[in-house]
This record gives sequence, C-alpha cells and structure tokens, in this order.
Amino acid sequence: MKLGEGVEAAIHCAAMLAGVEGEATLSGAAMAEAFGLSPSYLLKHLNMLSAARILESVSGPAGGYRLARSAERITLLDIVLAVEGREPAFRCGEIRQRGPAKLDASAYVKPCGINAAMLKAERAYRTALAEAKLSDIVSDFMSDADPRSVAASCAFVARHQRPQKSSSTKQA
Amino acid sequence: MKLGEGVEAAIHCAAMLAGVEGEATLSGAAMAEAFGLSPSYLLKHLNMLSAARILESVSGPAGGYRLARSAERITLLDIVLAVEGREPAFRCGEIRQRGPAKLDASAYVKPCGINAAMLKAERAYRTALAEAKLSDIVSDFMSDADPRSVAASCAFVARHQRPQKSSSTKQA
DNA sequence: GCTTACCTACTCGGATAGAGCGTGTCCGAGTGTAGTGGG
DNA sequence: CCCACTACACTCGGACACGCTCTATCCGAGTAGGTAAGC
Repeated sequence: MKLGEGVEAAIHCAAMLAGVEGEATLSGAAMAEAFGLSPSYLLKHLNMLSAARILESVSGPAGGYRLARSAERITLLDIVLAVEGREPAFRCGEIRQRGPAKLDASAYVKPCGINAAMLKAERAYRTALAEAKLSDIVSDFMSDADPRSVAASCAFVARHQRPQKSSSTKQA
Repeated sequence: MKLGEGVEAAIHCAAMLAGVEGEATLSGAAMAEAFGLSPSYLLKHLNMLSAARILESVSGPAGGYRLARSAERITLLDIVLAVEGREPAFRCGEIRQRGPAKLDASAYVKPCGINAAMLKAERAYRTALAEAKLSDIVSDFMSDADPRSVAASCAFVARHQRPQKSSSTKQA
C-alpha cells in the first residue's frame, strides 16, 4: 500500500497546467524547476499523462505540455490511474483453491468474499478520487492558500508559458 | 498503488483461524499447506499479525496461532495495516515549496490541498475496510459459498487444530 | 506403581540471499525559429 | 527588398544503470510432551 512519489509530481504539474491560458504550453523543464525535481524523470510521468490523453504535448522550440481537456473534466482518479496503472491494488490470487485438497472447479464459481470486500473498499477509494476535479483543486488553492503563494504561482506560469503573450511585459 | 500478496494470505489465515474453537491453535505449517504457500514465508506475515496483537502465538509442540480477540472485533483494516504498515499510501513531499523561488515558511502553514484530497480518499478506503469485520467475512462464506468448499474448510480446521478435541474421531 | 529427570521433536522468531519494480539518468528523433545568401 | 535554404537550438520520447522493497529461504531459541530410570 504505497503510491509512487511520481503521483504527487503529476498532480502538481496538472494543477499548474490548469493555470495556463488557451493554447499556451509549459515545458517540462520549467515545471521540474518549479518543484525542484529532476527534469528527465518528470518527463517520464508527464509522458504517461500524455499517453492517457490527459495532457497534450507539442514538440520543438516553444513546445511543452497543456491540458488535453478542461480542468472540469479531469479528476484525480484519472491522474492516479494514468501514473500508477489501472489494475486494482488488491489482486486475488485465488489461494483458497491452491491447496493440495482442492475441490472441483465448480465449487469456486462464487467469487471470493475476501476479494469482494477488498474491491468494495477500493471502489470507495476511487469514487472519492473521481469526485475530486482538478478545477476544484485549483479553485480551492486560489481561495484558501496564502495570497503570496498564489501570486508566486501565477507569476511563474505567466513567465514561463509559451508562446509568451505579446502584450505582457517581459520580465528578466 | 499495489498491495503485497502477503495481505491476501494474512486475511485468509485470519478467516481460517476464526473457525478454531476456544483455546485451540493452528500451526503456520498447516495453513501454508492449506493455501499452497511457502511455510517459512507465511510465518513472516503471521508474525506481523502477532506483533500487531491480532493473533496470539504459542510455541512448542501443539503450538500455533489463534485469534487474540473475537472475530467480531477484528476488521480487515486491522489486518491490512498490520501487514502493509500504518503510514498512508500518499505521502506529501511538499514539493510545492521545494522550488528555487520558495517563499517564507509562513506562506505554507495552510495544508496542501492536493494532500488533503488524497488523504480524504484514503480515509474513505480505510473506513470501508474498517466496516468489514472478520466475522462478517466468515459468516458470508458459510452462507454464500459452495457447501463443498465450506465443508472442506471446516474439516481441515477440525483435523489440524490442536490440541485435538479428544472426543472427535481421529482421521488419517 | 508413582515420581522425576532427561531427551526428543515440534513450534515460532529473526537473520540472511535473490528478484522485481520504482527511481534516476542519459542520449537520440523531431520541429519551429533565426540567420544568411541569392534573386 | 523579398524569398528560400540551411543550420541551430530547444523540445519531447524512449533506452539504459542503480537502489530499494518485496519475496523467498534457512537456521537458531524455546517449550511441551513423551520416555525411561529410580524410588
């Protein structure tokens, strides 16, 4: 019962990408710098999000990542499943029928009750994750977090998103 | 997001131990045989359950394991936490404040919204697991499973539990 | 025949190797941009 | 002065080592029971 630490990075990046405007992108290197992570390794997780159709990637100069759809339609479950894989955490190995005195296969048509209970709990987990939309994460951050932190994040996005808005003032 | 397969073995063993009567015990070797597992490795997990005060172990001949309290008071959550560890699956590394432009610590007193959402989902998971009592697992198995499977399990327990009830007929 | 001491066999418990997966890093393919030469 | 070509710099994408956790195993410590000898 342990999630890879790439999940945290993926969610933070997705939340940051929710702040870019329109067709603009944010490069993986910029996000890695923002969170103090290894750029090469972050790319690995961002690539998984691209493969899951959560992010879009554009190559070349002024390239980077953007959300593939609105933050309203992206849930934490989407991100977690993309990074950690879709199979359930508890996999029933059917050890009940692996003993030396196993019965006929017809005695095991009913599903294992233990498996059912574990899967039910995991369904509750996924349901809670599916109810957490990325847009909620962002709006909660905007309203609840420290104003300095919000301002810093918005400034970072505005400075690194590309193509730069021509109207905005260029900062060093 | 992956649970070790020891969890499955631990739950099955606990369910089987719920079938022994009174002070009787079941040896780890017997349970390993019942499920086709390596005895030495199963001991490792059973030992964790003992350390968590879920099982009691008695040494020596006619020794083995028994439940430390009634199956009514043991939940799947107890077993999962004992085997997999008590720390949550999602550990917030606070990467939001690890970038090069981190603000004063006072800007991060509010908890991370992403961490809160993930922990909320995990609370739902644990709640569902805490509602699944071991006694429910056993009674559901007794009523729903194939009668042959139930009979085989009961026979196995009766044959291997020790000290043997003197009144029961000895089987080869 | 009863008691007692010893010995054996069986159990759990912790310490010890091996495999699989997540972590971290590197280099190559692709693309848009900027500069330069020619018309 | 305008256009086309070339070279470059920057991006993502996949292939390659390393470390750690989970898996699997072995051997030692401890204990209860059975056995045999002594009273």
